[in-house]
Amino acid sequence: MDEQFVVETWHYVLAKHAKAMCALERELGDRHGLGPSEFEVLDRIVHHHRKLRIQELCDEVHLSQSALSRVVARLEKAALVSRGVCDEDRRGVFVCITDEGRARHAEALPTQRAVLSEIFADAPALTL
Amino acid sequence: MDEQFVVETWHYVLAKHAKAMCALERELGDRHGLGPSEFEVLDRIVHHHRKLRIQELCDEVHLSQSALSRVVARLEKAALVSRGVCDEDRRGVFVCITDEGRARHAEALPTQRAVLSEIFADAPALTL
DNA sequence: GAACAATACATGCACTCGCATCTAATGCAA
DNA sequence: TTGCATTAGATGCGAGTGCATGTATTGTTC
Repeated sequence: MDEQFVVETWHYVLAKHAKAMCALERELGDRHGLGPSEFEVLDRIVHHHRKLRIQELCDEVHLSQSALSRVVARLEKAALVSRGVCDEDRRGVFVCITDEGRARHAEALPTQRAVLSEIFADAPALTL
Repeated sequence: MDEQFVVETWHYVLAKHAKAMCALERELGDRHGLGPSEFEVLDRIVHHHRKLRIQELCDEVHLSQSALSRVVARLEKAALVSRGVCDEDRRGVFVCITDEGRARHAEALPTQRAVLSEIFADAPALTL
């Protein structure tokens, strides 16, 4: 494995991540009152079209379980999602997006896309 | 610009960043008592072979000025760098790496490389 | 069924971060 | 020189994060 290449890739990831996170924090925050984590969680829920267990969300967003728990708490306080106990396993918690949450997400999505398009405009064609 | 591609790239960056950061925090922390930011700053200084102004470092690491100021403070407390006033501009501060800092960096470098190689082993060939 | 490990989520805590602000030094204009 | 805007870096503060732990529920083993 070419070490030089690995380090370059890492620097690329670091730079894009920092730039995008910073811009998302600013744009999503100022225009829609959402942090990147809040948006990410809403986005994941919207794309599933169903109730999700907190644990399922944990696999998809890059947050610790505790951080996710607090993001959901903030979203609930803002009335963008609601939490409900899971009947099959009463330890579990379902997270449902509310109409207001769906609306907020729909409103924020173009902002996120705009920011990302801007930042990854010159992105090299990753062969994923 | 293909929106799908942009979003995929973003997800790729998010995933690699989270994985690498997490692993670096663990490995560098446990084995060498360094956080990712501390290592990054040492690494930048080593690669310049000279005194650096804090401001110059600020351009190279992805940290706010205040965060960098504190990282340097921590490194100084650990005796890995030393701060000295800049004679041409007495507002400025030079950061010098100490012998101990250089040694610690040399010791941590293989760990960092190993972590990155592991994580970017399957990295697509970015055409940077 | 009782005791105990395991799991799902919440929470206390320490830490790092960015923003706003502060202090000190510099530059520039009147 | 004096006065004021600017710049370098430090610091108070609030917010978000991960780790360790707490609480409640479930599964398992005897």
